[in-house]
Amino acid sequence: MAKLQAIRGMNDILPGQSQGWQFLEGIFHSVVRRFGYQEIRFPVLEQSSLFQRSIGELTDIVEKEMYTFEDRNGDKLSLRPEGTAGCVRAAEQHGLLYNQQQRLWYQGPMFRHERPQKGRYRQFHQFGVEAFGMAGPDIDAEVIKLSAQLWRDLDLIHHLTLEINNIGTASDRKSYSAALTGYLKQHSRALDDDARHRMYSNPLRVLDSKNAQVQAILQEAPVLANFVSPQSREHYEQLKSLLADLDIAFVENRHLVRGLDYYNNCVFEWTTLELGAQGAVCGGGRYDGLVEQLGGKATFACGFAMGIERLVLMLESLEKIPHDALKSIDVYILGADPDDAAQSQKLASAIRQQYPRLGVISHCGGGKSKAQIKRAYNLGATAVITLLADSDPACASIRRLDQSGGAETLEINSLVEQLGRFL
RNA sequence: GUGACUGUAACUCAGUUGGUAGAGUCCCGGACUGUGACUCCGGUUGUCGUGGGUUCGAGCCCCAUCAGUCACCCCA
Repeated sequence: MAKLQAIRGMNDILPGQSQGWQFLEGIFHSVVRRFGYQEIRFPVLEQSSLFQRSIGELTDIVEKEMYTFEDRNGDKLSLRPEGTAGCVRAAEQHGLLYNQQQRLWYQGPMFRHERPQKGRYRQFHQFGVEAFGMAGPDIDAEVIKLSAQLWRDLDLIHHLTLEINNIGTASDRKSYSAALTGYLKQHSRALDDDARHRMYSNPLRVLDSKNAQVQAILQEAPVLANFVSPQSREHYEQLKSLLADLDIAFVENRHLVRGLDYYNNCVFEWTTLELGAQGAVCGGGRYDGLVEQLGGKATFACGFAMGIERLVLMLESLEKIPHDALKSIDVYILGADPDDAAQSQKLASAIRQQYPRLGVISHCGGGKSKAQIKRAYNLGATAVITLLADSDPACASIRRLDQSGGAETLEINSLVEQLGRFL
């Protein structure tokens, strides 16, 4: 039988890495809690049409990156490539959006069939936040502030830059697109194939071309900001002033566009220089048209999603995962004599009962005490306990694994009582 | 989807012009140390990613395939 291996671009997260994930998840949970957001969970699999209608038929995600297949009933299904569509579907289906405000968050795996690369995988994970029923710009600012709070708590704030832009309403973009296509047509001989193709299918995406020649031509191109309606512009100006009031630094990027069609007005992206080519760590914005587009009542909405793998990568390379998070246990009970097994397990139980936050391992299997102590040390234990055979009443010695202090022998009951002294 | 590079013990790697594999770490045992971390001695570990081909003979050459890395592209 051939060696079993994971599907390309789908990673196993092993002990040693999972601590970083848990640290990140813990902070995320704490932040959404402090902002009053509630968790929503929805399926990994949806009707393909949900994503086609929300993300957009002509986007790369839908055109060539979705995992799509027919199930046994012949229904066309897709693994979710992002969270917003499913979140809106679930919220709408259960009436959460009808004349209501909602602050929701989710977390989980997403799937995109791309060529794997650093910070880019076929199964990847996102945290996301979606706020419904609020016209903004105060809610826009809140959502951005929530993300900024995360960076602060993770100590990543100095490694991230907030970029914002106003992409106007769908109809603003429509008239702008027409103007842009008209301009690009005049210069089509100087464009690359990619841009020539896109100037018709999705002209806005030509804006973030990395081709220097294309960028040069864009210098003289019509500017989206000039096509944006006064209301959008007003909204955007208010958001900028709110961000300033909240001490959130940002840069305006006139070429920032989103790869998903449902966004409108204010969009933003947090980027880093730490991850090579995959600099975007978190992206989001408003999508006031999406709920209606999916068959609901027109509903204001905004949110963001962030890539967990990318954040974990940053935390690892910048060594931001606290030492405590890497410890897996606190106390290791050495097992010298097989006859002590029951007593060792009982002692472990007593400690776990009385100190619910401590991790305790009672040694199983043979091995020299020297090797056991080494194992305890490598697991991050603070103290080791040795049961003393033939003592009456039952006694054990305990000592810290760092160099402070020697072993101390105590009766077992008082050892449990006084354990705190040694940790 | 395109390109470049890579794939040898659990880990990091070496392997010279093709002649059926080595080092360090880890692990195990022992010495020393007032029970891990330093030092010394000894020991285990591999279908050399997979499948074909060339050859008397391939880890080293050729083809295919799978996977990884980085970049393009795209995005989180």
